[in-house]
Parts: sequence; C-alpha cells; structure tokens
Amino acid sequence: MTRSSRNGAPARAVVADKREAILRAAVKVFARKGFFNSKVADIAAEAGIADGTVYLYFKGKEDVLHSIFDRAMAEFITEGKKELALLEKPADKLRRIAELHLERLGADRDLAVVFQVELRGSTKFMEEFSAAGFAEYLEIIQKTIEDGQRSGDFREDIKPVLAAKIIYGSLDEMVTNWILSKRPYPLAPLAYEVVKLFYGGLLRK
Amino acid sequence: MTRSSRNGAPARAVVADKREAILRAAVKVFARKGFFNSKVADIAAEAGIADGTVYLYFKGKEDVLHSIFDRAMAEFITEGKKELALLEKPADKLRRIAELHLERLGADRDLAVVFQVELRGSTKFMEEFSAAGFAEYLEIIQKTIEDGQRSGDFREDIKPVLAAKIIYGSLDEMVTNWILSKRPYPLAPLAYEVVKLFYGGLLRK
Amino acid sequence: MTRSSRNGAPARAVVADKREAILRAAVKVFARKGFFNSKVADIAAEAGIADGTVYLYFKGKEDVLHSIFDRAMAEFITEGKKELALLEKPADKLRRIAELHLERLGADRDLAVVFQVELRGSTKFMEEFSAAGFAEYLEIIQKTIEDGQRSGDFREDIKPVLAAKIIYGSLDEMVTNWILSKRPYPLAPLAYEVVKLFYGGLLRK
Amino acid sequence: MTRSSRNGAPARAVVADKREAILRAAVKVFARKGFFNSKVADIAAEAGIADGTVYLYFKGKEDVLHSIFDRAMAEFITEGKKELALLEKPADKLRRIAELHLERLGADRDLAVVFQVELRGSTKFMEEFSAAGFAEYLEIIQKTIEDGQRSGDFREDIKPVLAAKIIYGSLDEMVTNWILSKRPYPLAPLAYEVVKLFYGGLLRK
DNA sequence: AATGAATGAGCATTCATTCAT
DNA sequence: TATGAATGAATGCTCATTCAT
Repeated sequence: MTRSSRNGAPARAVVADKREAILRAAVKVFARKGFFNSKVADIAAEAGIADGTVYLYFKGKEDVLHSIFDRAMAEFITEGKKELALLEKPADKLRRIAELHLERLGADRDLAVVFQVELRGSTKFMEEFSAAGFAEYLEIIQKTIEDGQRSGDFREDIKPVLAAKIIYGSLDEMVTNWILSKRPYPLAPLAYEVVKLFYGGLLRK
Repeated sequence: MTRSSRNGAPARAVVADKREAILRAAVKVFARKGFFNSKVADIAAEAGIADGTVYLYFKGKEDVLHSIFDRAMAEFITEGKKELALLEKPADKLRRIAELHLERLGADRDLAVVFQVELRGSTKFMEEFSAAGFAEYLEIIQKTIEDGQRSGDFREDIKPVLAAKIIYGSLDEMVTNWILSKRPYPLAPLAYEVVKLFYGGLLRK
Repeated sequence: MTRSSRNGAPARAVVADKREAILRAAVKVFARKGFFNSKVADIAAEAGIADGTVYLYFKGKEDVLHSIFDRAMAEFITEGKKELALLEKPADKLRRIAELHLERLGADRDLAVVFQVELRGSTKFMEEFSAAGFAEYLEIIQKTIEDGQRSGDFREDIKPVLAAKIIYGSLDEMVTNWILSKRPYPLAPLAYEVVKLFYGGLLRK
Repeated sequence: MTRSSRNGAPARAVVADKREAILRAAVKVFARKGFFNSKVADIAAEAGIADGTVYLYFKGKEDVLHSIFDRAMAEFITEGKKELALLEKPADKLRRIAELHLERLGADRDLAVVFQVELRGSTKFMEEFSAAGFAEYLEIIQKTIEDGQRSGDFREDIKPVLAAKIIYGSLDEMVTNWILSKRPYPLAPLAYEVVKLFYGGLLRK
C-alpha cells in the first residue's frame, strides 16, 4: 500500500509534488539547453521520472513551458499585489515594483533565463503570453502611474500606457543583461538606479 | 579588357542578388514561422531557388540568421553614425537615435520580428549577437550620454552604461509591443514620447 | 521471488529476439543491396519494425554491420576452438579448419556475401575488422601450423605466419568465387581439394 | 588558336592526357577516402579541372572506377603475356605470374587499395569485374597449370581451375595484408615464398 | 498512476549530374 | 572543350508522443 493510496490530501500533495518536480526540472533544463533543444526525456530524467509520466501532468512540451510561465506569473502578481497594498504613495509603489521585478528574477537565474530567452523564441508564444498574465502586469504598472498623476505626484503629460511599457522594457533589459553577463552581480540593486532615472529625468534642471 | 572586368560587375551583381534574395526570403519566412519551425526548403521556395542553392551562399540555416543580423546591424550602425555626425547637441543625438531605431524597425515589420523574436530564442544566439554589433550600438548610446554629461546637458549622477541600457530597453519594448499589437500603428512617432520621459523624468517638478 | 527473476528470461528473450531480428534482416538487406545502398528503413521494414526502433538496439547503420561481424565471428571462433580440441594431429586440424570455414559460410549465402563483399568495401572497415576477430582467426591457423612443424608433420622452411595467410586467402577466394558464381554448388567439399594442394604441393615428386 | 586545335595528334594526346589525369586523380582519391565517400568534386580538384569536365570523359563516378580497373587490368595482362612468352617452363611462368602480381600492385599502393578494397564494395561491381579482365587473368593461371600438367611438371590430380583460384587467392591475400599493414615492407619478395609453398606442399616428405 | 519500449513523421544537408555560357 | 552555378532527389537520425503492461 503506497503512501498516495491512503487518503485524498496526501495523494493530491504527491500529485502536486510531481507536477512541481516536473516544472522545476523543466526550468532547469530549458535554461541550460533552450526550449527547442530540450528533450522531454531530459526533463523526465532531471525530474527522476519516466518519459511518459510527463504526459500525465502536461499536454506536451509546450504545455510545460506555458505552465512555467503561468505559475510564476500568477505567483508574482499575487505577491506583488499584496506588497503594493502596503504602500501608499505611487512613487513608492513604482519603486517597489521595480524592486520586486529584479529581486524575483535575480533570485532564480534559471527562471530568469526561461522568462527572458525561451519565452521569446516565437511570436506565437509571445502573443499567448502577452494575452496572459503579462498584460495584467503591465496594467498594474499603468494604474500606478495613473494614480500618481491623479495624486499630482507624476507629470500629467506622459501617457501612462506608454510609461508603463517603458518602465517594463527598462527592467526587462536589466534582467537580460544580467543573464548574458559573464560576471555575476546582484540584480536587485539596479532597481534604485532605474527608478532614479525615471523619476528625475536625464536632463539637468 | 579581360573577361572578368567586362562581366565582373554584373556577375557580382547576380551573386549579390541571389544572396540578397535568400536573405530577404529568410526574413519573411522566419518572421512568419519562427526560426526553429522554418525549413530551409521554405526559404528556398520563397526565394524561388532550389534547396541546395542556399548552401552555395550560406553554411546553413543558422548562418542565414546570423547574416540577416549582421547585414542589418552593420547597415543600421553605418547609417546611424552618419546621421549623428550631423548633430551637435547630445540631447538631439539621443532623440535621433530613438527616431532611427523606431523608424528602421518600424519600416520593415518582418525584419523587426526577426530582431525582436527570433534572435532572442536562445542564449547561444543572444550571446553571439551581444558580442557582435549589438554591443557597438549600446556603446554609441553610452558615449552620447557621456558627451551630454561632459557638456553639462545631462545629469551627472546617472551611470551612462546603465542609462544606455535603459534607453535601449525602452525602445526595444516599444518595438516588441508594436509587433505583437493586433492593430497597426506607426512606430516612429513614439520616439518623441520615449525621449520626453527620459529627458524630463516622471516626477512633477 | 522478485518480479525481474520471474520475467527476466522472457523479457531478455524478447529483447534478444528483436536485436536478432534486426541483425538477420540486416544480413539479408546488406547482401541484396550492399551496405552503402541499404537504407535503415529497408532493414526496419525487413525486420517488421519501425525505423526508429533500430536505434534502440544499435548506434546506427554502421553499428549494425559491426554487430553482424562480431556476432558471427565470435560464434565461429568459439565453435571452431571446440571442434579443434577434439582433434590431435595438426594436419587433421588444418583440414577441419578449412571444412568449418567453407561449411559455415556455405550454409548462409547472405552472411557470406556480407563477409566477402560488404565488409571489404572500405579500408576503414577492413582495418577495424582486421583488428577484431579476424586477427584471432589467422592466429589459430598459424598456431596449428607451428604445432605441425614442432611435431614434425609439416616442413619447417615455411613461415607459419605466411602460410596461415596463404591458406586463409585460398579459402577466402573459394568463398568469393562461390558467391559470384551464377550456378549454385556446394562449397564445403572444396575444403578437401584446397588442403590436398597445400599438403602435397603442386610439383610432381 | 589553342594547342589542341592545331592538329589531330596533339589534340588526341591532350584528350588522353586529361583522361589519364582524371584516372590518376581518381585512384589517389578513391584510395584515400573510399569510393562511396569520394566526391566527384574531389577527383576534379585533384585533377585540376572543373567538376563538369569529368563528365566529358566519363559517364559518371562509377564509370571512372570501371575505367581504372579496365585500364590497369588490360595493361597488366598485356605486359604479363609478353613476360610469360619469354619463359618456357610452366613452373617458371607461375613464379613469374606471382612476381608480376605482387610487383605491380606493390609498386602503386593507391592502385592496390582500389583493387583490393574499393572494387570489392559491392556484388554488382565484383560481378562485373569478374566478367571482365579478371576472368582472363584467372584463365592465364589455369592454362599455365594445365601446361605444367601436360608437360609432366605438375601433379595431375589437382584441378587446374581450382588451383588457379587458390593461387590467385593467396596472392590477393598477400596484397590485402600488405595494404592494411601499419608497417611498410616490400611486397614482391613474397612471391617466392608463396610459390615455394605451392610447389613443395606443406607436408614433410 | 507509472513505466519505457515502440513508433514514425519530420528535416537539414550532401553531392552526382546537368546545362547555359 | 571547359566551366561551375544550380539543381533536387535522397536518407540517416531524432525525439515528441503513445499505449500496452
């Protein structure tokens, strides 16, 4: 009699564990070899299961990639919202967003590689991911900017949609550079620098 | 008058034409189907030549992708330097860089897709391309910022390397969003918006 | 009683069967079309399996050829040594070697074709196969001749190494001629003729 | 006005020269890389001509191999007959045949490789070559043996056809061993050893 | 649920041959 | 005759996915 056959909760836990194990394995494998060059067998081996078992939890290799994104994004947004709720000022919120963005990806290089590189390998993926959690993320930034404009903290002649994209693009570029860098360095501290440039502008006053 | 001097130019033109045709076809095919999903046969068909002919001009599929990047990047940088030489003020130069960036990619959607999506699909590619022309591009932006700091136009408490990456990342995000957008819109005009945000900052003074 | 001990034998038999089936099919296909002109798909079809299955048992087409040789040669040498151990006189042994050589290949025309033709198609193969079981075979002949010289049955002014090659070459040519002959005839009886010539010499005494 | 357009004789000489050049190049290339792994382009490059030119002198790659065999065999047989005509005794003739066989191939390792290895790579080739000059060669050996039997020099209880094959097979094996040997050694001297064994037999009298 | 042997579609690349010049 | 650019058929091997156990 196996552990999983005893009762529901542990069984579900086991299932979740295995699903988690596959996702973790996939992040590692995708980061190391790239999505197209990763074999399902690699993921299975890394997860310590049989090849076929992957298909008990996912529709296929692509579904695994999707799931990595979905899980990480959902978690990130949930956490992020909680964090932002603690802050009042839009400027503080924006700074915190930048920090969270860089902290989170800076804490898991493999996940960062998957986000920065593997998820961009096809317009199809990108379109799907745009439509998914990513759009929500951009929206959070945008709303924060709008709040700032309403509160009078931020200039009003800047389009929030655009500013959101610009901020996201900047943070994104920080992460990509960090990944490609030969030398390791802490990513999160750059949040301050980025925000400083955005807040104050480049021109001397 | 030798045979080669009489026919040299036309002959070279024919060769160049075929090479060009392959590159043009590849941009179209890669943009439509993605690098990994594109078959060499697709490129050949699009170019109106036999499969094997591709290998008379390129080492393989990957070499075609490289060549697309190399050619476009070299052209972009050459043109860019010429344009920038016409301007005096660092602020004008930076604005012009943004304009050129968005104009160039906004004028050729397929090329933009290849640059924004296909070239990012693997760390291997990204590392190679980083090492190639891309680094030079970042450097141009950085130098412009340094000039601006020396001339007193730009704030000095901003690290030029970082600012360059931020600006590049912002423009890059503009292009990616433009590509993924369902609705077509002109890309180049956004240059002004981006620069405005960078110059003035987000905070109300 | 463990699961594997219960099913081990059958399981191994199934595996061995499939491996054997592939080797048998390959002998047939190589004999019919030649190694270079045989497609892996031909072998798979002949064996009644899918193309990819060949790669579950062999590294590739060349490995299949190697394995045909290895298996046949190992079996031949094992059998041969057992047979020779039953005989005392070097002259009887030499005769038996000739008989076994021609009997074995004469009993399986396809295998003979592979040995006489396909294994000779490249210096690379020949070098590998020389280094493998073939050298051992030549050595057995040589040792028998040396025994015969020690026992006084054979002339001592003949170099054993050379005589071994000559005898092998003669038998080899018998087989090759038999393969290429339009008319079928029994190969084994020639053993007697070959040995007669070697033993008595060509010159009238 | 080119050299070849002047008159017939030189023109034909030029043609023969180029044909010869291709054959010589092919022997070198086939010996080095094997027939199946040799590209027509390799042969053309080695001969210092354009790829297409090969097809002005030969039907294709296979025809080149055929022609190598035909030319060498014809030359060998012509020379051989001339040499043999100088000798009276069948035993001397047989010795001379062995010498010529090993001298000729021992003098041109590349040609020997083509004869020993490349020409054996397919039953198709072997059948064709059997039917061609090779049969004539065997016949010469056979006739010599028959002469020896008629003259009373050779035993009469040996079948000439068989003895011819055995002698050929022995010489053939000498050449093959010589080719595959890591260490170079003179091949021709072995003729004496081979003949000695055949003449006297292996058994002590 | 888990396994892993079997499947077979899919594809980059090579190279003998052709033919316009 | 000679060229060599262009052709396009041909194939070994991989790997995502299935399914009997």
